[in-house]
Parts: sequence; structure tokens; C-alpha cells
Amino acid sequence: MRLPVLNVEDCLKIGERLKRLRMINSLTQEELASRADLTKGFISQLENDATSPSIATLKDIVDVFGVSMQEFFSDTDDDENVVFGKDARVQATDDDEKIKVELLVPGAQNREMDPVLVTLEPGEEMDEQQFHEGEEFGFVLLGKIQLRLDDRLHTIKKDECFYFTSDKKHSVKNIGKTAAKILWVVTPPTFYY
Amino acid sequence: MRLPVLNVEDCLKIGERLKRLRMINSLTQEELASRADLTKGFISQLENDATSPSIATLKDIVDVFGVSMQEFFSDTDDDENVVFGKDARVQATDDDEKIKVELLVPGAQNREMDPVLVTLEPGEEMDEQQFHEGEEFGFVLLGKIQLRLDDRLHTIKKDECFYFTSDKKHSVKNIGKTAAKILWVVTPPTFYY
DNA sequence: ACAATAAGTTTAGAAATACTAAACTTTGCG
DNA sequence: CGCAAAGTTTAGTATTTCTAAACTTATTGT
Repeated sequence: MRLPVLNVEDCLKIGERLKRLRMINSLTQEELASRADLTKGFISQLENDATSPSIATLKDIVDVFGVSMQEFFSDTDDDENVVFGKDARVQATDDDEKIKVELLVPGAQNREMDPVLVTLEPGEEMDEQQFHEGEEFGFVLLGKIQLRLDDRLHTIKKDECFYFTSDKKHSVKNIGKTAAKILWVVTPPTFYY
Repeated sequence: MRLPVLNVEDCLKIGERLKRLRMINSLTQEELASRADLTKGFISQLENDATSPSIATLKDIVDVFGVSMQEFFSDTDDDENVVFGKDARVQATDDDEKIKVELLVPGAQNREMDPVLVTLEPGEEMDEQQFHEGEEFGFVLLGKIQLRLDDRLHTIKKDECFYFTSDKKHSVKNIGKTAAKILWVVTPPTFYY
């Protein structure tokens, strides 16, 4: 039996495909191993291209994911993602910016909502510069914030939320002593950061 | 490493797929072996499911055929029918109707064009009642017809053709003394008979 | 901050097999 | 029929697939 040649692994990317599928399905290596009747050590080796599975074993694994061999080797992303873990987040702001905005569902085409995670350090404020149509919903996961809608101020604490139409000028400021995190959902999707 | 389980071989049919591809490419086992840097004995074993290749080796083999791993594991019969004889025609009109319309390429899903054969007895007319988007092309195989587009009339004889956008009201009439036959192609496919 | 646990990685090696070389069998052709 | 081409089978070596378990890193709760 042949050693996997580096260029084959490169172009087939078996490890990468396996890891991606595992993340999409929110499984640990141990859970996947258990379902495919393998060991977690082997799953780790596969994901890191330290070894290659037999075709039969690969089939067992992709069966756990409910994916065909054809789909597994497909280079187009046909399967709409339903579950998005932390690693799927796309940061929409630079690391040097104090405000951190992360897209929770990247690739928002064909969707009605755009959920993002906003992180504000103490004292920082996020301004909305543009009006747009639609509605916004926010849930404060951490900290205490002040929401300004036109000329009115609202204090919102952890586990409280807000909902307003996007035709008002609005901004959010962290008025607490620790970082604030807001789960924010916009409909229809609009890119404004 | 796991033995190939029988049901895996059954559903993946690796040997069968390999043999079919080899036949399509008119290669002997020895030629294929030579091109993939393997032995003919091994090819024979693979085709008879006596053993299973590693993924890397499978990739080498399908590369010889110019096929991707995705295509290799595809369950759809990729070789689309290209030739449609008379026996493949599907009549879209009843026998008691004077106008005869036959689909030339049945199962038109996933196609950009819908070709039909229209037969008109002398003096008969085929009306288009509905507007729709798209384009239409026609070739007069037999006879002489009159094409009306909105308020304009066109006489088209055997071996002449027409092409227009479908946003016009249109109809066709046989103005000859013998039956007329028109090969008519509509894009995108629309069912209007 | 720290401890405990979850999650992932690495190591050593047993068992299995991927693949070979060559002998054997079948098929096709003149 | 004889011969060569094509395919199959056999025996075995080198390699790898996959394991169990130790180790490391990451995460969570107090």
C-alpha cells in the first residue's frame, strides 16, 4: 500500500473536509469516533493528515455525517450549513479596532436575517451612521449597555434585549465596567460595518 | 486497517466503476496499470473487488481517466443521452387534434431548450395565447407557413427558419397545400400546449 | 487563580492489507 | 490449432491502518 503522497493530500484535503464536517455537525472527535466505531486518536490523525483512512472507513465516517462519497469529494459547497460553531465566525472588524463585530452566519446570501456578535469594551460606543429599512433585535449576553434611539436613552442589562425598526438613528455604548457582548440580528441583511 | 465490508463494496461498487471507466477509455488492464504505475494483477483484483485501493492510489487511477473523485463516486448516470430517435418522441397533443406537437427531447428538466416538432395540416393554425419570457427558433422542414408576430406577417418556406423573442403575440398557420412540419425550439423551456 | 475535566494530539505497535512479481488461465485471432 | 494478448490467482513483503494509552492543550466552574 502506498504512502499518501503530499500532493494528493493537498488536492484532496481529506483531513480538512472531515474536520469541517465534524464542526458543522457539532461533534467532538470522541463522539464521531464512537459513532463510526473508531478511536478518537485516529480521527485526530485523519484530520491532521497524519494518516489516511481506507475507503471503507471513509465511507463509515461520511455515513455518520449523512453525506455521500460524491458530496464528500465535491469541490462546490452544495450543502447549506445549518449549524455554525465558533470557528465559523467571520470577524468583520480589524483586530486593532476596539469594537469587535463577528458574523455568526457567514455567506448571508439567500437569508432573511443577519446575526452578528458585537463586543464592546468599557466606555466604547458603536455608532450607526446610516439609516436603512428593516428591523433589529439585540440580546445583551454580557455587561450593561446604553442604547440611543434618536434622542432617547435606554439602559439595558445582561439578559435584557431590544427590538426596534432601523429607520431611527441609533447607537450603542458600553456603560459598564466589563466588556459587553450583544447578540444582534438584522433583517433584511445589511452590511454596515 | 479494516477489511472492506461486503455491503460497502456493494454500495460503492469501486471495481465496477473502475472497469467501466477502463472500457470507456479502451484500455487494457496492463495499459492502465502502466499509466497509474501499478501492476495489472492489482487492477484485476480491484475490478473484481478482491481488494480495495488506498485513497491515494484510487486518485492516481482516476487521474488516468481524467475523472475527479467526485465524479468517480457519482451515482447519477453522467452519460446523458445525446441521440433521440423517433421512438423517443412524446406526443403532446391528442390524436383527434388537428395540430400535432411532439417533444423531441423528453425529460427536459435541467435543459435550456425545449425542442418540439409541430405538424400542421393545410389551412390549420396554431395560436399562442400567452406571452412569456424567452426566445423561440423555428425551422421549416416541410411545406409553407405564415408566421404572425403581433401585427406582422411572414411567409416562410421549406428550409427557411425564424427566430424571435417570446414577448410578442405569435401564431403560425399552414398556407400550403401539403402538411407543414416545423422544428421548433423554445428557451427557456415552457409548456404551453 | 486554580483544579478538574473535556477535547485533542502523539506514540508505539499489532494486525491487516495494499500492492508486487510471477505463475496460471482464459480469450481472441490468424 | 498455436500463439499471444488479456485477465486471474497466488504467495508474500513492505507498508499502513487503526488501536490503546499516555500526553498536552483548552475550557469551565468555583
